[in-house]
Amino acid sequence: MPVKLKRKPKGTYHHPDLQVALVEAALQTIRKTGVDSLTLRDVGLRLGVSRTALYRHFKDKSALLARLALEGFRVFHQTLQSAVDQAHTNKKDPLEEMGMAYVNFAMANQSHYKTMFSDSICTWGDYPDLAVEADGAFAVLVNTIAAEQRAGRIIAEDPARLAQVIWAGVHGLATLGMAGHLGSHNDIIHLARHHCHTLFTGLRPTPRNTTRRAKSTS
Amino acid sequence: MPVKLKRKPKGTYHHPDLQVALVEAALQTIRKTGVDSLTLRDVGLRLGVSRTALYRHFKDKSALLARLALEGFRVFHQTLQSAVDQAHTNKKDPLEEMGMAYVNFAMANQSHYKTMFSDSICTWGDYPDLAVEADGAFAVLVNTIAAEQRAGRIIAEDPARLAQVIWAGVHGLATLGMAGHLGSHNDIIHLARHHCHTLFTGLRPTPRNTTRRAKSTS
DNA sequence: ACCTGAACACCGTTCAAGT
DNA sequence: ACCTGAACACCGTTCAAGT
Repeated sequence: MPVKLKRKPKGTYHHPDLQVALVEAALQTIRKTGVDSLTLRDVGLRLGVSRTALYRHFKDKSALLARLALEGFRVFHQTLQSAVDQAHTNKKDPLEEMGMAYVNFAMANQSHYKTMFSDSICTWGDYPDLAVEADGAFAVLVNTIAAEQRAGRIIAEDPARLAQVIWAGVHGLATLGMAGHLGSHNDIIHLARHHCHTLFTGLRPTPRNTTRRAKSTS
Repeated sequence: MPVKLKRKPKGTYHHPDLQVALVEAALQTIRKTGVDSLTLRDVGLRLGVSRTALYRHFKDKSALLARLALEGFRVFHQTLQSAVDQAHTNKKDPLEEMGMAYVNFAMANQSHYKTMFSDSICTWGDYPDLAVEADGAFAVLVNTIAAEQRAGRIIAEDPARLAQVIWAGVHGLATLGMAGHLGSHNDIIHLARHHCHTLFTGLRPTPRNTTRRAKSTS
């Protein structure tokens, strides 16, 4: 008389590919209850599998989180690129559209975005493919800046450096917005537009930009 | 009238003022090993006190963290204000100096800054005095913006809104910098200067700024 | 009123053992 | 090769009991 088993068809593995199933289950969990409440026991239970089965596919919990982050950067990459493309066909400012896409992605995928920048995996050096994927997303920003420079719409400085300047802005909007410090979702959207607009105004090539120093004039 | 209050036999297991001692010990711990590794057992052990003694003075661990955050906002407030004051006496741009002070504070007190914006206490509404203290620090930025507007050096828009725009930038620089994504400490400083400079250039009143406005909120 | 120590319900991780 | 179940060393928190 066997006790009632959960789900174990054919006496074989519950999932053909447990690795991707674990990632899928973890994604659902963090989307529903947040990253901080993600437990290995929970993802195991959700798949009808032991809570230690995960260790056959991932070194530890951090490795699982790094994998989630990697997947996040992949779709993030796509999202940013398609925003640039659409801006091009719609005759809109590519950088501004990308900035808005950035903030919108973070707000729509808060747990995933937090995972991508989580402290527990922030040393991207420990996860080489994660670093590669993150660099790929960052490259969209750098390339767009370079293109805008060629078109003469952005001041000619190191594109990677300008990319970091812009990145800081949208990342700040995203994190403060997620923390609820910038008001409603609608407030955040308008604020992001405002921030991007201000930043890109300051980056437009004009003699005044190059003459101004730290101390104020007038 | 010397000495008041004498109700505890000195030299026993009773601590003179355990409440502040707990805060002090917790601060040392997070500064040394980071917020995530802060355990109530550890702070108790450090004071030679039971690990549950804390519950006589704080509702739970979140309340302790909120208290740490509150203290953080207090000195943060002071830091920002004195940066503005020094800029005034030294004829420098107050907003830019404040922005630099912001990023420098975060980099020099990483664990404390992270605690101040920790997800576990991000709903400042649960801790009213924390919200008050945070608003106090934010007010320094708003007031400085208003002063700059009166001097005609900043575009005339809602100061609170402009403050959020600037806040997002420096917060993004701080968090990305702490995560190690912006290079060395020196790189971050220069990047922050760059970001602030760009932002404030975009905020200077000039007809050009109004030609490309984002749709206004109403 | 303040603090303790045991107890409880969690957690990530390891490991010998099963299939 | 893949997975299990017990075990281990941690957590935060509660509670009856001590002073």
